Amino acid sequence: MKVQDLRFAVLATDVVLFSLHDDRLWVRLITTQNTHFQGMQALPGGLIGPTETADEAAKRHIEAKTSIASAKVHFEQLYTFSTIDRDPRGRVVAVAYLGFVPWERLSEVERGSTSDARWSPLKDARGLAYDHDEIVKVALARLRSRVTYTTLLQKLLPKEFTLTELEHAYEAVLGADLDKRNFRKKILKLDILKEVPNKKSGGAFRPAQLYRFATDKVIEIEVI
Amino acid sequence: MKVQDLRFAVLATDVVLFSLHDDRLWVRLITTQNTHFQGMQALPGGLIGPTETADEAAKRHIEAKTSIASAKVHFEQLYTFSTIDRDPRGRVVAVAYLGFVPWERLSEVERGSTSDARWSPLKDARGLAYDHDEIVKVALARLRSRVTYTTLLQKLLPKEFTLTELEHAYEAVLGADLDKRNFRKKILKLDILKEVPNKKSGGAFRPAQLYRFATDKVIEIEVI
DNA sequence: TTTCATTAGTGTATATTGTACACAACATAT
DNA sequence: ATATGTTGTGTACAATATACACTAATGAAA
Repeated sequence: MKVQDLRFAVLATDVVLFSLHDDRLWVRLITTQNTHFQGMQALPGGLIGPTETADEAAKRHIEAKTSIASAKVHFEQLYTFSTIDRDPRGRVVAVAYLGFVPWERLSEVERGSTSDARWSPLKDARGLAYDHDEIVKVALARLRSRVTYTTLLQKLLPKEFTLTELEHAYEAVLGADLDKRNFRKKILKLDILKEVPNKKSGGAFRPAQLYRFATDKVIEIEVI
Repeated sequence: MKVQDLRFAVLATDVVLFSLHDDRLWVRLITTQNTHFQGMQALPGGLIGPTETADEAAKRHIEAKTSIASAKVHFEQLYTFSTIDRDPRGRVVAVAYLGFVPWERLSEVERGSTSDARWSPLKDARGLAYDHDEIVKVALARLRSRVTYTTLLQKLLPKEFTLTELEHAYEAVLGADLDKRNFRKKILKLDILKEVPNKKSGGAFRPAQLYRFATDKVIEIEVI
């Protein structure tokens, strides 16, 4: 299909799929087939079909392009990019999405690389095709902002986690160090976590109490 | 033009244009020409052309449909609505925008009504055509949220204003009463306002000091 | 079985910020 | 000069934020 043929814009979606692992943020990148950006890395995405919503298209393309089950991913609409010449093939307007998936929920295959798709540390995700550098920049800004006043971070963490893991997650996303004792006082006082009976023993040291979020819903609450 | 003819979606924009007046929020509404919603009220908007961005289309339609100079309006992208059957004429995806204009900047004509457009108190803006009730709902939620952690409210106020006017603006948007002395202490400590030399005398009582925002830019800062 | 290494878990003192609350100052109109 | 109505201000108390260091628990190794 040639996008120039269309009367108005072609609608597409691009997804900035985040995961958290090894105290760093990672993004899922693909190798673009577009001849204008031969072999370059890009965000997964594709056209929005005539009978699907933007959300549905985002989910569909994540499955098709990155081999990651969309049911494991939490999606949020990010921004719609409509610069005229953002795609050299013609007018393409992209409804960009944020996606969040806990590394622990990924299978071995989903964690790995194929010739087409791979996880990349966010810091190395530069020089992307199209305007995808810009989209990633907006995505990170949104993530950082939302993490401070919502419980969005739960979508990057496994069901059960220790307070140290939670603290490290905030530190990785915000790029800042937090005080251990003050962090614990604050996060526990918010009453958004529940202690679970289990403990996590990771080696030759005191095992840590496990917690989970009281609700699956991302709620608005001043966190950090 | 028949939108059904298009291969994929037709792209449109809808604008929730807010103003603040008489201690209430107002929205600019038009009378829709769509036969499916004969004579109903709707948000101003229209198609995004092949050679304009969504932002440009939003500005263009505000001028064309509501007779308000778009240069006076501060625009922010709100959300992209892509439900399949949101428009009975066919598949139309709408990039919705927030617009903010200070009532004081409006001319007599812009404040008034025509057969096609009018200002409506936000509370009365219900029963709109299409999914516009939903869009207005999302718009108000976004406005309320952003007002607490940004200086967005400056875009609904005249250049110079008294602290009482600023307080009333917050009260109108948030739908809550604020303590006069605590509000003043807090807002002045943020260092986002500048005293101007003038005072505003409104009658047989002590005139009020005028202030303006230190910068035109909307910045992120915990306000209320 | 003792010691070592490593992470988990906790408290307190001080500074800062939030909250509740009432009256004098100022300009104008009469 | 006095009545009117809005502006502008301070203080005491409560709550929250910040800075900071040691003990507890486990498993591994000696």
